[in-house]
Amino acid sequence: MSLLDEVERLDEFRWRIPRRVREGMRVPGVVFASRQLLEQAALDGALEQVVNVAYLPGIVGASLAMPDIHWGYGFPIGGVAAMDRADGVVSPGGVGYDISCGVRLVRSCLQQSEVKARIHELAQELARVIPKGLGAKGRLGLNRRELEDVLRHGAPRLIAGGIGWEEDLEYIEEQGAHRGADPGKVSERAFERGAGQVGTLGSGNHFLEVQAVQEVYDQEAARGFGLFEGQVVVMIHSGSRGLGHQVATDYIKIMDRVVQRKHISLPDRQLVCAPVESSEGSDYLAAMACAANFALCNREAMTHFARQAFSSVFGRSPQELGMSLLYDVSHNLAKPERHEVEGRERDVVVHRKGATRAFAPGRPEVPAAYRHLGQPVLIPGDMGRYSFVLTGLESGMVRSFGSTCHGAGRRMSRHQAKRTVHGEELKRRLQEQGIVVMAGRMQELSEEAPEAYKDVEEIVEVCEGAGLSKRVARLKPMAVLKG
DNA sequence: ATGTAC
Repeated sequence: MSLLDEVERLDEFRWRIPRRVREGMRVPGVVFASRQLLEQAALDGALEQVVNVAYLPGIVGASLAMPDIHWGYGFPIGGVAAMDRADGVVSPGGVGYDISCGVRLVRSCLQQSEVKARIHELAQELARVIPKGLGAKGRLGLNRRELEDVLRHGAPRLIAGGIGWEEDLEYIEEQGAHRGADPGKVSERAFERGAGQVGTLGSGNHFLEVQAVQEVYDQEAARGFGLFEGQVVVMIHSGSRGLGHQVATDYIKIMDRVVQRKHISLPDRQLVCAPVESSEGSDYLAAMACAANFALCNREAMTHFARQAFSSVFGRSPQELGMSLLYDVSHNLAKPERHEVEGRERDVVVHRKGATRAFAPGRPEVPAAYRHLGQPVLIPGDMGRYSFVLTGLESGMVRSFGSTCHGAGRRMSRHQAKRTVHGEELKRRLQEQGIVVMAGRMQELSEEAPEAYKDVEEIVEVCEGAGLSKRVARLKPMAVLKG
């Protein structure tokens, strides 16, 4: 019998995989999805991965999956799992290779019509100052000592050196600095790969877009977030580049040995983990925090260059252009948090892999200016359609440890997209729709074609229906920078 | 996602 046949429908957008389907599950699985999205998740093996995660020591509540779930390394992408801090494990596969990949949104006071007239020039200038693509080198040229400082102290250190604004910090998750970051736990190889990559976009689904606010769903929240229809904003989606990738690689190897030594039984070797309280577990969290700080600095540095690009094109200072940071949030992290589980407060490590923190109104982690509205959630879509700004909800705190989706999710493999979509033709097609594309390689562009992705609005609607997050605004691309 | 294997 297929796993899909054993899934129980809780309501229109929530499905449970009961513990009894596989011996050894410590908690049930819960998937937030429409029936159609659930069936897609079953096809690529991601549902099996939800089940596998439920075996992990110390997992509490349920092994969760968001509507954009798909197959990933060990854990599904779109998975959320909370492990007890005292007797649970931390797993690098539950974070993913791109540690602290995330999204930020920068406002402007410019109108769509003003920017449209200069969009080619703006896109060219952005592409000139922001390196993109695999192996791209940045313009900052941090030395070993400076990189170490950045890993330990995060965005405040970069800002102290004149890159970024002091006021940005309030609007970055963890105020721009992840606690417990220890560069001593990061390998020399990771240092080597990360050196020179601060301020670079990367490749794949990473992008920088100039967007316009196309539709507002919640006027009060949009006003509170400083958004209005027709406004031009900048969205940056990027991660920790080679440094985070190396940290993940290093600790997967280290934990593979831990699992063997401690005889931890796992349904999939890719779920390698170590007790949160063990030296390997805490070392990983300390190195992960460094990679997360790197990712925050990377996005902060690109924001700095984007502000300069706007300034040189529009002949006004970034301050005059109102280029303040709305928010920066990651969708690949494991974080120590306190949550109510089955009526009891528990200290847990919440693994979010392709899932975004979406805290409810009133939570102290939400910036004071937004606290009555809930945490801003930034959901990137595909380059031809739209992206979303959402806000966290109280119901999501209990149902998903304050988490929601992270994006559209593929409907075509890279290979399939490459075969069916012609890069140059796609670029022309987008250009006709008023979207300027600056792409490093045409092959990459076809892999990222809009038709290769699901409609992100469908994903976001499920999250709203499941009570995890609520729509605030929809953003339409005007110019796209792609690796 | 990623100096797409050491």
